[in-house]
Amino acid sequence: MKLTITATAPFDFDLSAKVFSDGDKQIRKYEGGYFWQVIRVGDKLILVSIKSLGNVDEPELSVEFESVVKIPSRDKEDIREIVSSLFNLNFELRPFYEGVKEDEVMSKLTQKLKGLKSPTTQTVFEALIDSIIEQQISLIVAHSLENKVIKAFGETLKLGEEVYYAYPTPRALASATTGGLRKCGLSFKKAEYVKNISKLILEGKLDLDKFKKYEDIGEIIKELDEIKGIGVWTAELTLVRGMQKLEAIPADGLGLRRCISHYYFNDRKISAEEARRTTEGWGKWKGLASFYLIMAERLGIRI
DNA sequence: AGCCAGGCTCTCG
DNA sequence: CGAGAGCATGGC
Repeated sequence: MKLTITATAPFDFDLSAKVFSDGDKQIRKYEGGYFWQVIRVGDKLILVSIKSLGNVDEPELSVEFESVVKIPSRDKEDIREIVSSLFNLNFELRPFYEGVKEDEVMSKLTQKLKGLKSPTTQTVFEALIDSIIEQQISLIVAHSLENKVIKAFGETLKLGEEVYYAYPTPRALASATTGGLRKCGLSFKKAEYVKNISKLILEGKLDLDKFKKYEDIGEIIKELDEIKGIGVWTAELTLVRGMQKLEAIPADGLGLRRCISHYYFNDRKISAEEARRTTEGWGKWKGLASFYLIMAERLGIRI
């Protein structure tokens, strides 16, 4: 089955989906113009496969979806909603572009990366767990560990010969053994964090979704920071990736500082203070601006 | 081969 | 308090 979705312009699907080009085919991948992943709709697992029909200024997407069970047509609206939030389709980029106009470097990057929108995970839980796994280790290593966790604990969707994995639920990770998580390459401590946080959610002691409604991101960071295994960096990354709170920023992260040094300081080694001053210049667009910076580096954009 | 990579917590002085 | 150790794997 199939549906069509329009997005708020400007939106560059190819550019935005490129984040997933080195993904795992059984989990989430962008290849040959198609992006696909399993989403959860109610208690059903559905594979969605998305391609672009339009262009940057008149963006339109075609979404094909299938499952092992019949998908009632009333699920269509949910699918539309979920896909829309995965790519942040209704987000208005223009105020951001307007807001960073005075910053010469960022302004040039927004022109080169026009239509790039930051993706969001289907659940806040997924963003949080991935952020914990990514603590301290390189992204390449982290992604390999994340994929192992997903394949070990995620539900499968079998379509013909192909097998796809959905992100594990809090229940699945709460009942995982630390040994099982360690087999995925997590350190003993990270395995404990992941398991304990999943347990808190399962027991109703931690409600991640309520944070979406918070106006004050400082309050969210404070509450998350109190949980064992979550520091400010992890909380901020979770806000950006899982809740589209694009004013948050993993400011003191090493990766971002390296990008700032590259684009703003001619690769000179910079202090945390210099990095912070640059991010302050982005005002309320810190999270999105840092996403642009990181993507620019990854794509080898020169200005 | 060894060192480092987008941190966090715990321990010690 | 602040500094320092330990953690895990993959790439260079």
